[in-house]
Amino acid sequence: MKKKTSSDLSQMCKALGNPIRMKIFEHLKEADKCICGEIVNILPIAQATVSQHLKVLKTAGLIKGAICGPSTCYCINKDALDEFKKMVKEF
Amino acid sequence: MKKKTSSDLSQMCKALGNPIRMKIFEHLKEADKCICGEIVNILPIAQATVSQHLKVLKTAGLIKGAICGPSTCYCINKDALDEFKKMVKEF
DNA sequence: TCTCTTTATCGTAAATTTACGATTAATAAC
DNA sequence: GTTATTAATCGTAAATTTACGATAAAGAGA
Repeated sequence: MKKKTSSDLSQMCKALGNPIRMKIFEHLKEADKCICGEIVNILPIAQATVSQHLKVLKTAGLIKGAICGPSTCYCINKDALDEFKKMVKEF
Repeated sequence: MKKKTSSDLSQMCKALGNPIRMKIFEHLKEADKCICGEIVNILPIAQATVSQHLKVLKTAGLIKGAICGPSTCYCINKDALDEFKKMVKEF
């Protein structure tokens, strides 16, 4: 894994700096893993928007998505979360 | 001090989720304290924009500003930083 | 007082983000 | 095959953010 920089930290912060994405991440953290549709159900926003937010979290490296039949199964990227915590700790 | 919520964490993340603001905060952390003009000098952006970013950091509670003669002296809010670290640790 | 310095705020343009419905793509079930 | 389900992507509108120059406000020093 590539060494993370202050810029990576900023990007992760930005991804979590949106209340909807924070909720998604927290749900994923508690649910261990779940499909996109489940997230759509617990949030008051459209499916397209949820997909967009998931993409942002994925691009930031914070979550992983695996195609699973017709649906996509998302889970947090534990390594990235640990790295995030480590960076903030040393911040 | 009021109990911080997941929403406060999101707001702090958002404030640090901009590379310029991240730089400002890091500078303030190392410099202990400095006036606005010094920050303007080390960044490639206009004074008005720096002032705007400082306001965002201040609103998020991450920094404090004290009027000091004709200038304003900024410093990090150590309590808020500690609280931020604590929240991320327990995240 | 007048002038200079410093920084906040105003007004605004451009870029980005957020949100949506519609559509597409891909699999599952029949 | 057809149909239903699920999620990504497209196109786009609205909101927000970021940036700037100009101006205002407030203190320092002559």
